[in-house]
Amino acid sequence: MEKLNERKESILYAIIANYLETGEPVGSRTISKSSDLKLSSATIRNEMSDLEELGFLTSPHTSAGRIPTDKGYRFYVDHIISSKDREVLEVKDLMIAQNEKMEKFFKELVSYVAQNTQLPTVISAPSITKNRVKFVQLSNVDEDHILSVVVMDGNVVRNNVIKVLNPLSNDALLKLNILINTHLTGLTLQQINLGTISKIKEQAGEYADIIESVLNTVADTISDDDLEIYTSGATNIFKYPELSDSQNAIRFLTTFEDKEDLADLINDVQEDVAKSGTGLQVYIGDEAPIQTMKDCSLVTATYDLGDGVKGTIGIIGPKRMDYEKVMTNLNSLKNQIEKTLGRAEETRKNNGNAGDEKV
Amino acid sequence: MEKLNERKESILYAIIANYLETGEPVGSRTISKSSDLKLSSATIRNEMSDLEELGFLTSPHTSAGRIPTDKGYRFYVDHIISSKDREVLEVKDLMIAQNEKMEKFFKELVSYVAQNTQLPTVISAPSITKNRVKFVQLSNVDEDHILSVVVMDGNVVRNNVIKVLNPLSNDALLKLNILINTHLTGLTLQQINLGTISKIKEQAGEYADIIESVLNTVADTISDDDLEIYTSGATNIFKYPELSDSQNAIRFLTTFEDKEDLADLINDVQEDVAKSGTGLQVYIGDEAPIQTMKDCSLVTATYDLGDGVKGTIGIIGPKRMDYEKVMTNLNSLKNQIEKTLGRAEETRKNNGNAGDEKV
DNA sequence: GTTAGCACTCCAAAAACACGAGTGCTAACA
DNA sequence: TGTTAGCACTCGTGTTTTTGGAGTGCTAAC
Repeated sequence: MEKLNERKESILYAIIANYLETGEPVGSRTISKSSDLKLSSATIRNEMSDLEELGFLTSPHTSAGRIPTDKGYRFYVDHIISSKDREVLEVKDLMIAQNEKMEKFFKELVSYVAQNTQLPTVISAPSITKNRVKFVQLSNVDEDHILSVVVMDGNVVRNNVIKVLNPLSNDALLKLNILINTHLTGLTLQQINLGTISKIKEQAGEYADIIESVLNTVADTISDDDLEIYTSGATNIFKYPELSDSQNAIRFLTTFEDKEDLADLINDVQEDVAKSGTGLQVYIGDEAPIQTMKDCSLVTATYDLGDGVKGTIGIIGPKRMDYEKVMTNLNSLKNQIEKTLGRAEETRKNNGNAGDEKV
Repeated sequence: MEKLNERKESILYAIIANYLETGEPVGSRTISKSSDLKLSSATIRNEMSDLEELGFLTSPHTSAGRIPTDKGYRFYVDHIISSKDREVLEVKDLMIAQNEKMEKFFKELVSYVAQNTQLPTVISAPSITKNRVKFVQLSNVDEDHILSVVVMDGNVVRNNVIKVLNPLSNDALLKLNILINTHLTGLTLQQINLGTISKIKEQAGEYADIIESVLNTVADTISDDDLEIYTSGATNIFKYPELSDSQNAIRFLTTFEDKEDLADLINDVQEDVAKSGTGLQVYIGDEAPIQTMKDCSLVTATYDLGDGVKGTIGIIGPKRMDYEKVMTNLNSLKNQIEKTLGRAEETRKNNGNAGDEKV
């Protein structure tokens, strides 16, 4: 990145800061008066002209002030001093609800964050793909249905009703239960491969086909790995005129309504996180891995509970959002979640009180 | 309601039909030319004047055409001849997925309907409050957690992890299982009253407290009776300029995002259905039991699978929506759902293949 | 009872206008 | 050489004016 002398930096900073507040193109005179550098508007004008040439600023039309380009925003974001004494969201009230359902927790969390930031917010619940099977339980529902309940590490529970052609005796069921548990317990989803499966089937003898469908269902049920997506505050975009024209609003809201698109987005983000190693990501305009958001910025925090169990909180807003506030808050949430849920992870095997989960 | 002579009816009908199509105030000349009654614009004007006096029409301003009042719409809706040979939505493709999860089914259904009607759509999954308990299964997760799985009629499954203070022996667990099942099987939620509970607790002896928490959790889990709400197509309101001004759009979208509001709405609708006895309801403007929709109409179909298991499909649109199409389609969907899911209900005990459910 | 004709109303879109914020440039100044 | 004052010019915004047309209500004739 180009080097800017100190004065240019200050001016650029001042311009962007002002623009973030007002959303209006900012003129030389404003900066001359507001900033603490004692410079006339003419001087500022010259510098602005330079900054425009360098690609940090642009003007919507000849006789308007300047607004930041994406490059300008990037400069700004990269220079944010990480959270001094900004007030920070506290989720401890929410965390009390920890032994309630995850689902409920995330619903509350997402609306809490959206409420506080006044921005559209999306959260993905921790994905469990690398989680281990704790135990599987099959039971008879009626003569042609059996119920399979799979409990994963973290007490995530999934269940499914399977149709069978012939009734199973309780005895047979017991045997199948033992068989399945012997082989699956402690394995992650990835580790349950064809080898394992055929071994189990072999030992199941006449019940091989049942095993087959049980295992399929188990895999199906668990690896139903569209991320669980929670959203809130979509309509907050209307607070920003620059995103409110109906064209934009429709595109945005449509994307926000489509959980699959969002899941893709989160997946992409999580890949980036894996590469970059930092949990906090800022995407400005085109940087975001989704076209419909080229006029927005996306700030994400990916929390990691270990064992590949992770989720992401994302906040979407106009490019001129209050990055500092959003970033510090997301960072704090990330830490809090990691601490609280993570601790639960740690202690679960001893005295844990981890929540329950939806199927 | 006032009697209108035949000519007035035809004219009113023609005016409304035209307005539904165009969304523009309709003038006397248009009707004079388009309708098959051979009348001059002057005559039509006189009749229109009468209709305005009678409260069926109104004009936005002196020199504009006429638009229907709510009373006009009501006249129109009440006179719709029920579905001649309109094409009708077929959900059979969707129904194939019947052995998949309900949740998935409704997600697909709601987006399918929204897609086809190009209108915001809301669906409530069948509520299960009057459903019977089929069986309950407790199992040990680890030394201080037990898992309770409750299967309801219709193979609706709910599960929850309960924390216990002292580990339970498998033996004790078995006894509890038998005890609970003996007393609860076949009961609806309403039937599980204090009497039943204290009887069970008495018999549970030293495990009374566990029973207590199990029962609580069971009740909690099941009667978590915020209706399950699915929505889709919210952004379709932007297709109608009269609803697209940002004021309106924000209010509407906010309501549509808030599942609780929608649940209330559906509850109100279901009460109306109970009173009126008909599954199909049309609310025009203020008639809808929700303020934020006073500029919209709401068409609902409530399907009833018997035993108090019912759900509602609702479509929200501008007052000038294509009522005929929407009503016939909703009616058809209602019938299809009742037939398919209802049949499953019937036959479940024999050869059913009903789906599974989320917690 | 129906229709042709006409004057009148009123909105919507287009055109005309004024305003002002902001720029770039030049020339003077330290 | 860097800074500043001054000025002409640009261009978007908001306001007012103008115009056109669609539609009505009324009257008078059929």
